[in-house]
Amino acid sequence: MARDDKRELLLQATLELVAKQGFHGAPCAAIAEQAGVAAGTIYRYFENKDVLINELYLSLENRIHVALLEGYSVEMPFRERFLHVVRGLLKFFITSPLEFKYIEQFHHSPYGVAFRRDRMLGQTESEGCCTIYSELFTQGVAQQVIKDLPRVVLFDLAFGPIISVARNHILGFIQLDEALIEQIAEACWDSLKR
Amino acid sequence: MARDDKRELLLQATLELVAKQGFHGAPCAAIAEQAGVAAGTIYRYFENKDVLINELYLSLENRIHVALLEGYSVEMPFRERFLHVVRGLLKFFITSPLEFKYIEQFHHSPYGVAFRRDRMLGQTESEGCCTIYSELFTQGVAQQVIKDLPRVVLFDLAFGPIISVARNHILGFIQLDEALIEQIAEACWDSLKR
DNA sequence: TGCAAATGAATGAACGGTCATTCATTTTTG
DNA sequence: CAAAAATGAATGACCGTTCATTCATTTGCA
Repeated sequence: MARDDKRELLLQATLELVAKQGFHGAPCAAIAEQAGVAAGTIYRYFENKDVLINELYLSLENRIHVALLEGYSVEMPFRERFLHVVRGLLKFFITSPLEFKYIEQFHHSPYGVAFRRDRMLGQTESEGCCTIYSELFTQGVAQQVIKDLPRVVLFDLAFGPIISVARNHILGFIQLDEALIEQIAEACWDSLKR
Repeated sequence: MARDDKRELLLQATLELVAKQGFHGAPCAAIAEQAGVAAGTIYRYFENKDVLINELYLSLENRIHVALLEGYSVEMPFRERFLHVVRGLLKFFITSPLEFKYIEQFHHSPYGVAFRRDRMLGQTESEGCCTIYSELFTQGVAQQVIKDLPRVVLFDLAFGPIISVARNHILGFIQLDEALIEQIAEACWDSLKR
């Protein structure tokens, strides 16, 4: 088996266990078993468990970024770009429930706290991935098409409902389809537009 | 020291430790120390740690419920009742950062998962505490003043941003004041209203 | 080509540390 | 002084990580 395969197997095993059972349900022994590998083997591919957890998170962030960029152009009218991002996020989440759950677990764990602290310290300005959103909202405020609220609040108004709706879909409390996604995206827009 | 005092001390210690450091940072030994008590004493007041954690959560849910009921009346116009609840929640959260953080930690931990599962099984209809919201949204849809979306989606649109904004206030990324709270409540209303 | 030596990936038992919980003992209370 | 409350050392379960050992594969040599 090629080196990268086993590495990928370990990442996938971690994704599944953490998504389905949380970090408490994903000890190294279980991750190794799920990957069909011995516990010690983890340490041939990752310096330690923290590194494994964090690398998986980073790769998921990147996959989202790539997905959102598809069909996105700074030439599009503002409202369209906003709706594109909202729809894109929702669709990514509901078609990738394990990834969504992993990200949520990560954010609310000590890993997420440490990660945010480190990113805070290490950010020398635009961090590549968050640029889309920042740029979008800054333009919207400047063009007076959305409410003049602090950037962070605009973020919360737009993405708070998205996360919440995605979670409830994944937990089976609602069934999102194209039509409902469109209505939700429009509702998010309503809360932002002037 | 009266019996209830020591019990209260343990609940308060748990609140503080979990809020500030998460469940990982709140082992029984630390909770006992913070409460000025020996580890074994915990088990004179709570059957085990799970019970302590869950009872604390229930008491916080109840405090929120009581706070929201203050100044609330089913006689008020629909929009006013909605804004009352949104403002009330936001104000409760930002004046009770420890309580907010505890609730978030709880929701995203194995405790929260088990709790929701148990509540699902045990609910014989309206569970007292959630009645306000359910009733509110059902009426709003019936009176055609808010969008005709699934109840759960309305919940998400209204409360997703609230949680998100409260978190960012407590983490110090924004400073909420009366004016900003009002603007946010209005924005939530915009996303719901027809 | 055929054989021996070297390599390094994989293993999993073992280790040190942390945790929730127990219980024999001590302290407080009425 | 008897009963209740509080103590904290001891216990066993579980965790992440290490490392001596195994063994399939590759390399070096005649």
